[in-house]
Amino acid sequence: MTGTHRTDPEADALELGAVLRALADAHRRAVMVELAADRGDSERGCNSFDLPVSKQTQTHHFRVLREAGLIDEIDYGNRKGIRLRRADVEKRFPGLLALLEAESARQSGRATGG
Amino acid sequence: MTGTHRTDPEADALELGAVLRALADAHRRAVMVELAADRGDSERGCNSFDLPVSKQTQTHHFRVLREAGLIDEIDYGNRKGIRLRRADVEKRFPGLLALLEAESARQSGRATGG
DNA sequence: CCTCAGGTACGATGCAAGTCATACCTGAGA
DNA sequence: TCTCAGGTATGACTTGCATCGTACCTGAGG
Repeated sequence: MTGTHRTDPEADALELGAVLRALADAHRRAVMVELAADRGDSERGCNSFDLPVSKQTQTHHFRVLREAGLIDEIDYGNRKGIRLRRADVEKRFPGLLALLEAESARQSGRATGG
Repeated sequence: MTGTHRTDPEADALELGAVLRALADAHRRAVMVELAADRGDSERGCNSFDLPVSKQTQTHHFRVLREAGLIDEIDYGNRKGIRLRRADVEKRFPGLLALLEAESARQSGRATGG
């Protein structure tokens, strides 16, 4: 079973406004920071992010990220997979993922470096 | 008269969340796109952006941009000046202004290229 | 069939934020 | 002094959005 890949806007059709609105929320940004930091772009489970919100709210957040064009959602019927659209995002907004990746490093640095 | 430069957060203290929230609004983003596109970083007047909102709302938006650390506000008492904090923003979020500049080019392209 | 876990759809709620009206301040110029 | 234009402070209104409760769907396993 490969699952049904669900991708909303084409690579060129990504809108900066929608992307920035999506990234304005701390929970969604946390998801994107994790995804950007994983250079392997492995598929992630929805509950692998430990978001401190209900599953309905998680559905909402992942939907916003997908509609902004930042992630793919792979539907297995029972389960769901999340994958970063690294190539498309990098093509349309070069440097954006680097900013998120830098934020990941900064968070790690704070945790250990005081 | 040099005016009173008002700068809120230090360069290293800029928060990604505040910046993205500031850029999430279309009006504020329009201002930042214009500022990023002007490589001369000339000082701008507040009403040089033709924002379709009242002056009170403009005061609000410029305040948000300043508190996010994206611009300086120069107070002449009577008048006010706006200037992009290009060096600080570029240091803390390298590539961010390039994204906004690209958006400016894209808008121009749409206007002429159909 | 059933149960169970993960996910979605719809509706309601509460808070944050954009917007404007009123009133007031500031400096330039008559 | 007065007038005028630009800007700010406060309060009220309205919209947007994050959140959750209820109900329902889906596939796995008993």
